[in-house]
Amino acid sequence: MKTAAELLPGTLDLIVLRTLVRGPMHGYGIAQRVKEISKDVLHVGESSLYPALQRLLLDGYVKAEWGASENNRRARFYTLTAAGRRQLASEREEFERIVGAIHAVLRFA
Amino acid sequence: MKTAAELLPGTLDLIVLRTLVRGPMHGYGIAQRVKEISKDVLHVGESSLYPALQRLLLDGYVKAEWGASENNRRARFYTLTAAGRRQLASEREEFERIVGAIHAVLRFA
DNA sequence: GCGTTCCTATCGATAGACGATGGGAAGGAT
DNA sequence: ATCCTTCCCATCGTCTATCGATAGGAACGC
Repeated sequence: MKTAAELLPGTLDLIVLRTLVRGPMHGYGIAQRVKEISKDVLHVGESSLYPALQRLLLDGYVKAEWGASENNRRARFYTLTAAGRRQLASEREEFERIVGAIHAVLRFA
Repeated sequence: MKTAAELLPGTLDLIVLRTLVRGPMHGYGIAQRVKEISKDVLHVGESSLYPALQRLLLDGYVKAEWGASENNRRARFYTLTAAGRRQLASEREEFERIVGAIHAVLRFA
């Protein structure tokens, strides 16, 4: 089973960013949600996710604060920043551009 | 400018395989063709392409033989094998599966 | 002869994802 | 009380693939 970004690295940030549009979430929740929405096709492993979140923090695309989860566990909630939204739009566009180009090749090459 | 597989590694083999469906081509030609068909969005660098071709050779997905190019240069022509066609079908399917899942996330997440 | 296009190929550095691993707290079951 | 499962965070080392730089040679037009 290919895990999400094993086939398409570089899309992890995009996916994480997009997932946060609905509101703040903790890492574990992000992983669950992606798995659910993609109907088990995309698996965001924790060892891929946390480094990605660190990256996004460093780049200022998300901010984080500690709190309590729905299940009353200690959890770190990540929130999209304004810069994060811009980055999301940009990455999304780029993604479609590339995928479109690949589809063109798959059709006509 | 993001180059093709810089955003989407793992797709290089797929692209190369697909390009060879039309018939045998040499490496340089493959690079040109992809660039052309993708309207300059996908750049298959030579330092990415030749290793990829070596991989495909080793895996038996293509075979190669030396010959003369259209311009009368010494060139190595790569041809898709039966296994290569199967691999292409498989990779294509997988690609669509993943892209579909990502699109689902981009819509609903 | 000289530059340009064509064509092949390798090397070292880099980046990103993954599996394995470790830890800890909450809550229910026995 | 203790155990087990689920939840939640995080890092480390490995691995794989791409990339930029680099190298070289043959054909052709000028």
